[in-house]
Amino acid sequence: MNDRQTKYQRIADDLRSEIVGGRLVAGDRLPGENDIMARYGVARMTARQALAVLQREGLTDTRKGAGVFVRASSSAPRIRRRSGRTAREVWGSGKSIWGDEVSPDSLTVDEMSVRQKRVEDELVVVRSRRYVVDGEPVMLAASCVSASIAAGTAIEREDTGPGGVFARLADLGHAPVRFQSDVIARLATPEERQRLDLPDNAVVLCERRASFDEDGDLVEFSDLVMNAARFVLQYDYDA
Amino acid sequence: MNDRQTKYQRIADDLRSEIVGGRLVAGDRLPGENDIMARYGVARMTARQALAVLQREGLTDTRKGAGVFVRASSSAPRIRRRSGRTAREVWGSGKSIWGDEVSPDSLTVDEMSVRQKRVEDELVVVRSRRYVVDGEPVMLAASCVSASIAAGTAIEREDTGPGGVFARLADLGHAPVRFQSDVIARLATPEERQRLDLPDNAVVLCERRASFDEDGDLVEFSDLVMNAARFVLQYDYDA
DNA sequence: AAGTGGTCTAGACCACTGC
DNA sequence: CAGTGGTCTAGACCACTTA
Repeated sequence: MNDRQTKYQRIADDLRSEIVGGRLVAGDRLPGENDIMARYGVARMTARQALAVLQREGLTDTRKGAGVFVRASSSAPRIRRRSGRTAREVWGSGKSIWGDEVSPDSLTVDEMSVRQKRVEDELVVVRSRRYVVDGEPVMLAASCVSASIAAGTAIEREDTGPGGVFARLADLGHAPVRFQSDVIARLATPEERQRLDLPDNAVVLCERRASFDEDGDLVEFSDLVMNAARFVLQYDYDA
Repeated sequence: MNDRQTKYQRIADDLRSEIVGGRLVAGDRLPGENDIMARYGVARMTARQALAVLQREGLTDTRKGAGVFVRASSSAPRIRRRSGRTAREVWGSGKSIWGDEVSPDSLTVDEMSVRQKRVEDELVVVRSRRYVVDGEPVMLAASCVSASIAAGTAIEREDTGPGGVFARLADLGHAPVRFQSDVIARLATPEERQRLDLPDNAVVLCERRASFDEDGDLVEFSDLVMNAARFVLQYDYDA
């Protein structure tokens, strides 16, 4: 009985197999601390340790006073976000830059704000958005365009029309033709976890993209924070 | 005394400020469970909870039977890995594709193996490497070239000469000119944590890069796993 | 051999949730 | 209101590391 494995690991394994085996599905309630104490004949702290294992693995959600529940399974397909050669056809044709496995229609803007802000002595229009897929928030985006370009144009409106900001920049003679993306990844901050509804150990992909027009001038600048579990970033580029 | 904060949070805050304040530096020993129990007059489990907070934040390393130690500060600068327009100058001139803030010399290969492997009815040469910076492992890489191209060339040798595999492919008339990179991020697996010496909640950046020559044929394929704390990926591309 | 962290017990009080 | 998870205590035994 008292083999290599610890008690809490064995209990955690039991519960995990209930989840991955599909006997418990998203939203279902798991046995709580008291249940585990009774079923396995262990002390409270041991039951808590078992539940902590699943919590760290991102499998469960615990709500104080309510119980422990199975988290929404993140087996959803990743959203392929294309940059480079393949991308222009998309926004050039009036479609959104997003979407592939996930259709453009299902990736929508949930919250949106447009404001002006002074950044290093330059006035910029900042468009902040939250994107959702099937009601699940997946990305926070902030897009900045110099007010000297954007002032009084559709870029300052919440709805920028077909093709989005890039198409409007093209209309204004500032079509983006060259890009530089910097990508890092890290654990989500508490604020990001809250806004993207992420578990404790969630990972985010952060992309900082600068867009340049034909003259080599910076015309747009984006800051993206994505739920790493839901994205694959694809870049096409030349030597 | 017994305000909003919990005891373990207050203790964790104390210890954290010792670390971020620089009074404890990488490798130093923290007060252990027994020390904390005595100093703060708390029970063992409370001391453990405080230490667990720092552990989750990646600030400490606990070694069973030895103690709790400050982790090597990850304030080391990120390695900027460039892809796209800026990259060709680098490998074209005989330098490595890597390096920026970190000089190319300090990013070196630590472990290396070359072997042939059959992948979907095609024989490929697989070059597996581990890269280190200042003795710290930062990346695992596997590079594949079809044996029909690489057989009998320097690509099968451990030392491929100046410019590396890309320069040798160019010598053979298969200079890579177009690339497609897929990037995801996730928590490191236990094996990756071991090979890259990473803490529990460590994040890795995974890049899958396909390289095509002038004729549009796939000539090389790379699988990279990077310590996300040490890298920023930079892509230059056109619309 | 002494000290360390890892596991475990059997209690307790609290704040919060749901009915 | 009863039940839940969050915090906390005061013990215990173990495996492991270090000297």
